[in-house]
Amino acid sequence: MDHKTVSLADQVFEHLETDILSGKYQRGDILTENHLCEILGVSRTPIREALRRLQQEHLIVETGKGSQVLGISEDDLRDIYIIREQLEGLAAKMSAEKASEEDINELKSALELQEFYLAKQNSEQIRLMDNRFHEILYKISGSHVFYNTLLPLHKKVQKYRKVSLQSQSRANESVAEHREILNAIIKHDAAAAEAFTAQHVKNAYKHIAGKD
Amino acid sequence: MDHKTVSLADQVFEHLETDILSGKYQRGDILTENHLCEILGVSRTPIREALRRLQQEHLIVETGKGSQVLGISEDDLRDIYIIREQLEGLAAKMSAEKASEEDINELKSALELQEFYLAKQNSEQIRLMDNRFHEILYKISGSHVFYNTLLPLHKKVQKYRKVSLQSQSRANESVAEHREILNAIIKHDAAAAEAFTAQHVKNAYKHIAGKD
DNA sequence: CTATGTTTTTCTGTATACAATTATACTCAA
DNA sequence: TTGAGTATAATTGTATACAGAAAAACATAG
Repeated sequence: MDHKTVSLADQVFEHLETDILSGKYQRGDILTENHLCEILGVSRTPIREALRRLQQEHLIVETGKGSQVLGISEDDLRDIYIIREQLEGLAAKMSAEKASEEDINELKSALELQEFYLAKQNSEQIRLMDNRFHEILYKISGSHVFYNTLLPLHKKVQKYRKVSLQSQSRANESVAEHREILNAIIKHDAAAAEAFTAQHVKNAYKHIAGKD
Repeated sequence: MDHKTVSLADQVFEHLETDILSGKYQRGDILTENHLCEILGVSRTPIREALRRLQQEHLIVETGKGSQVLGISEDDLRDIYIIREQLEGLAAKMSAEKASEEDINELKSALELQEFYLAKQNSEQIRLMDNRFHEILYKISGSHVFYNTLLPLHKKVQKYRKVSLQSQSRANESVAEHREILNAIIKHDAAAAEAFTAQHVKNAYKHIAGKD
């Protein structure tokens, strides 16, 4: 389908972003350009461009002698969930009002895959399909601003969600909550979509923070 | 004080960011690297690094044949204010809880300058001091996440605020609202700071959107 | 005049060279 | 051994060269 060649700079960005957000590179680690050149096998130009993007995402800071990894602290995690509690319900409300037949099918497909991998107990795939569900939700809202605000925040909690979704019971609940959200959107019930989504974000944080 | 030399890439980024957010470059405009090299008098390397950062801020998109300026539409404006209405009050609440003597002095200084320029009817300087007030507020909250979320959103409404603050009456109200917020923070009255700030953002949008 | 095929130009993506700065290692005297 | 001073390494910032792709300009046949 999508045979558009991706530039090395884009590949490097995604690679490093994933490694930082997964926790492979940890807070305080120093990434030097030459080191990245060696392990990734490309010249400094695409490396530097990727670093400028990571910098703008606040995943690294320039120290003048290497890029220092910031990563996501538990304080960051708490604040991200505070913000998502405020915004994600609104995005779902907007999505419920606007969702087309096709949008709903996309959500349905993501949810069915979650249920499939839930049955297989494949928590890694559950997480990826869970990501897709949220991303589609942001997209359907029709707002670039909501999309561009929520997507990076959601990406940044991956390391913690990974652990949380290894709990069979939480994975179960999470998928069930998605089902409720989807049903509300199918009915174009904006208020229900908002309420279910806000509650879903709250529940996710409760489990991640170990407070339930 | 701050004689730290700023790289060309940083200068180019700030230059282009300002030009896009001020409306000098408009939605749809195409920026080619060579053209930017000529008008800014630097090589492609720092230009490209600046473009990667603008891309990450969603101010431009790569078309494969030049960078297309996105700018901020009126729909974006509405969504930005919806989000700020949700978040900015929370940031103020956090700031009221945490503000040190020095923090408060910083806010006070920014506010006094607003009042000074208000008397001089210098709307451009009022706007800049207004920006500073909000930025300090985000900073005092102590949350990188709130800071990094709110600051870019606030930057993106400059073009519209510029017009709004040319209204003497709105400039007056705005500065008065800041005064209320500051007083609440001085008293460490978190609930009042939250309420005044949320109302301030609402009022700002009402005026910008011409709905009052 | 128009359509088509070809050449030329433009533009990006990447690698590399070089300068400037800063950290590191090393040498030698006390 | 320690300390100062110096040479050396490492690292970033910037400019530039070159390849490849895409668009634009052009020319030619009908």
